[in-house]
Parts: sequence; structure tokens; C-alpha cells
Amino acid sequence: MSKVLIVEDNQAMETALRDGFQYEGFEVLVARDGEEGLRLATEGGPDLIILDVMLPKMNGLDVCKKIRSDGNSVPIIILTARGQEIDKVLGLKLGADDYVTKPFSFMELMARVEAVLRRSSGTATHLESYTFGTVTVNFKKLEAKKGDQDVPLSQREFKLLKYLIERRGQVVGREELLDAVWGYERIPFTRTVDVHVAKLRKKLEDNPSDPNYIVTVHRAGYKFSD
Amino acid sequence: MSKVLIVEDNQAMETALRDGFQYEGFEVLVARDGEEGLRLATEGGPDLIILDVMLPKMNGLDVCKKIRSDGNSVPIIILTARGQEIDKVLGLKLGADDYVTKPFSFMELMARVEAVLRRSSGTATHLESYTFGTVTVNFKKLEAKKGDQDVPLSQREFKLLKYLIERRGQVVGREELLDAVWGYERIPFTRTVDVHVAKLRKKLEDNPSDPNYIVTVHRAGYKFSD
DNA sequence: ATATAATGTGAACAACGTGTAAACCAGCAG
DNA sequence: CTGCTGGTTTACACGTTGTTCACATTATAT
Repeated sequence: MSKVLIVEDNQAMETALRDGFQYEGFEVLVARDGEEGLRLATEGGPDLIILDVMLPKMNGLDVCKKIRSDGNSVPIIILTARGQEIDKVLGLKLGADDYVTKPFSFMELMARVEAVLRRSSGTATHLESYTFGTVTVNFKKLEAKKGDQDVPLSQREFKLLKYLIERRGQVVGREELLDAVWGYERIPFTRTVDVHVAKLRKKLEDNPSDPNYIVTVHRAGYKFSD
Repeated sequence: MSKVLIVEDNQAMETALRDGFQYEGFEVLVARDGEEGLRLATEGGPDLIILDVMLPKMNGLDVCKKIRSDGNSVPIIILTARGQEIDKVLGLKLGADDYVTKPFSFMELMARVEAVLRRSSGTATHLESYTFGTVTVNFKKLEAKKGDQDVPLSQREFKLLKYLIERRGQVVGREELLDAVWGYERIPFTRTVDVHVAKLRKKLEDNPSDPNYIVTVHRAGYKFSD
């Protein structure tokens, strides 16, 4: 059963949504202002968030932004009133997955919900190219440039870098890397990952011994961040 | 259906609470002074106690202490007037699970009640990130911030803090921590837990020597609360 | 109040994790 | 065969974290 968090201060709207979702078989959490919404988003562990834009204490867009910056990728659907349509692009930029303008029918909302949930269940950030600092990497053509210099990377190095970048901001453990990038099933003791990370750093970082992008998290693994 | 014991001498407050809880579907017991409260706490078998601090015959803190020293671990929420806020830490030390300062809205209280009941029913929330005071900790990204300052925490520190926060409001014993966070099976005598708690306090508390969040419960362990 | 047990805490030390150069080991093209 | 290329292991230096210890401080019981 999916759990939905409804962040809505309007009593009537809240009741309608709550009843509707319960009828559809969702477990329902409700928050009545932005701060509570934010709290429940992390503590309640919802599978989906319905977020009104106009809220006491902290507006919906900020809530959305904060949820994302906490590294939470739960699907978010924003409710916005007509005339606030400017919010659409902004909302999507801040990390919302969809938005619905009031007034709307519940069926309409449910359609979006289903679409969003379907999408999010098959998460794949399939990356084509990425730029950080002065470095640009094209994973499709297998080319990397630092400034205007070509930097040769091996297959393995591309794969490793791609995996890290696809999970940028998250810590990735060595065994996960060995599994995903190397394809090892049972993990022997090996320093291969470290060595490859060192190579990447030497090729890409401005100051390899004090890395800015591929950072190590002691006792946990590596993390890409820009 | 849950049973709540309300210990409150003020007539108006008592009525409000009683009505509110009944409306929420609780069975309600009422005591008008500390001694009666203590009696009903043991004889009435409540699932939850709402306890005012100012009471005739025996004050709320003593009642709380006594209930605990009788070995009763029923969740207790303390009601305290503004200006008695010093009581917070004291109350927590004495074994209360949460506290609410007057004046408060009934919704606010209910939120605490739900949280406390959820916790005590053993459902430890799986946390992604958590904010208390000016501190934000992201357990997924393994990042901690105090204000806008990054605070480096070690793996162990993250794990310890997470365990405490997941059980916020409850006292967690040192052996439990050694088992859960350190993985020790048989517990030798060691001060490691204390040292780690001290480190966390130094990094996160506003005033490490008078901690507000990671509270010591003498002879029992530590308790997180915000 | 005083004695006793628990806890706080800085510092020293030990254990462990990571960076990195260099050796080693294929496979492969010439 | 020889010289490449990329990959892996090894070895050792170095840095970080974890633990213990000793002593100070605080809480509790008598």
C-alpha cells in the first residue's frame, strides 16, 4: 500500500483529498503548514507528496526545494491556483514532478498520481554528458575534456565516473561500485576501486590530493559533488 | 481503542482535553491531583498519560518520577506553562516522553500524542534527514550542518545520532547502544559511548556542557529530544 | 552534608582506512 | 617476440577514527 503525504491548510480541500486517497487505498499523512510538511516528508517516509503552494509558515515551493536539497527524491505533485501558473516552470525547476491547477477533479489528480508513480518506480537517470568545473564528459562518445584539453579515460574510468555522477550527492560504497561497475558478485578484498578513483582524480581534479568533486567519505565510500 | 489518563486540576483545561480526546476516540480517565494521578496510572492501565506540572498534593514531575521508578513505561506527555520551560530537560530526565508548553492548540497536542504512540508501539521510523534547533542532519548523504556551517561527523557519530533520533523521547541504555551501534554482543565495561556522546554534543549542541537535545538520564542512558 | 557512584572530558595511544607509486599481469597489435 | 595499454595487486606512508585512561565534575543515596 502506498503512503501519500498531503500538505494543505485549507480544511475542505484537505478533507476531500484525504477521503479520496483513502478510498483509493492509500495510507494518508496530513500536514497543515509548510514546516510540518517538511518534517513529515522526511520522517513519515511517504511514497508521494501532494503539496499546495499557498501554505502557512513556509510556502510550498520552498518546501519542495528543501525536500530535494535533502536528497529525497520522493515524487511531488504541486497544487496551484489559477493565476499562479507562473509557478509551473518554477515548480518543476525546484524538483516537482507534476503540477495541477485548481480547481481540478479528483480523477484528474489521480491520473497524474498514477503517471508519476509509474515513472518513479523505474528510476534511471541515464546520463549522456555532464559538466563540472572546467571538465566536460560525454559518456555517449566516451570523450572527456578538461578546459580545452582532451583527457583520455579508459572504459572502466568512464563507467566508474558515470556511476558516481548519476548518484551525485549520495555516498556510494566500494562494494556497490565493485558490483555495479566491475560486476563482481562476491567481493574479495581489493583496492582496485581506490586506485581507479585516484586515477580519475589525477586526470580530472584541479588539485588531485585535495579533491573537489570526487570526495571520499571515510569508512563509507566515495561521493561525487559539484 | 487507546486509553488516556489526564492529570489536571484546572477545570476548564480538563474539560477541553477530555472532550478533545473523546472526540478522537480515546477512552478517558481523569485525575485531579497528583496522588490520584499516580493511583490511576497504575490501576487504570492507561496507554498514555497527559500530566500537568502544577498539581495539588504532588507535583507532576514527582508523579512522573514515581511512575517510572515503579517500573511503568507508559508514555507520558507533560504540560508546562511558559516560564517553566526550564522544566523541559528536567522533565525528560525524569522520564517524560515529550512535553508541551501552554498555551497550545489541541492539534498541536494531538500531533505529539500520535508521535509518542507511534514511537512506543515500536515502529522506529527510518530516517533520511532530521532537523532540530539550527542543526540539520542528512543521514543519506552523511552530511550535517549547524546553521550554515558544515559539521563533519564520523560514521560512528552518524550512526549513534541516528539511533538516538529514531528513538527520540525514549531513554536508550548504553548496552543497547553498544549492541545496536557498535555491534558488540557481550558487553565489556567501556566508556566509549559516553565519549562519543560528548563528541556529538560538542559538535552539535549550542552549549555542550548543558545539552538541550542529547540528554543524559542518570543511571539509565541517553535520550534525544527536541 | 557527606560519601559513593555515574558521568563529562581532554589527551595519549592503538587500530583502521585511504592515497599512491610502482611492480606485476594479462591481452593485443605490430 | 616486443612493446603497448589498461587493469590489478602490493607495499608503505599517512591521516582519521575509535578506545582507553586519568582526573574533574555532577548526581544520588545515606
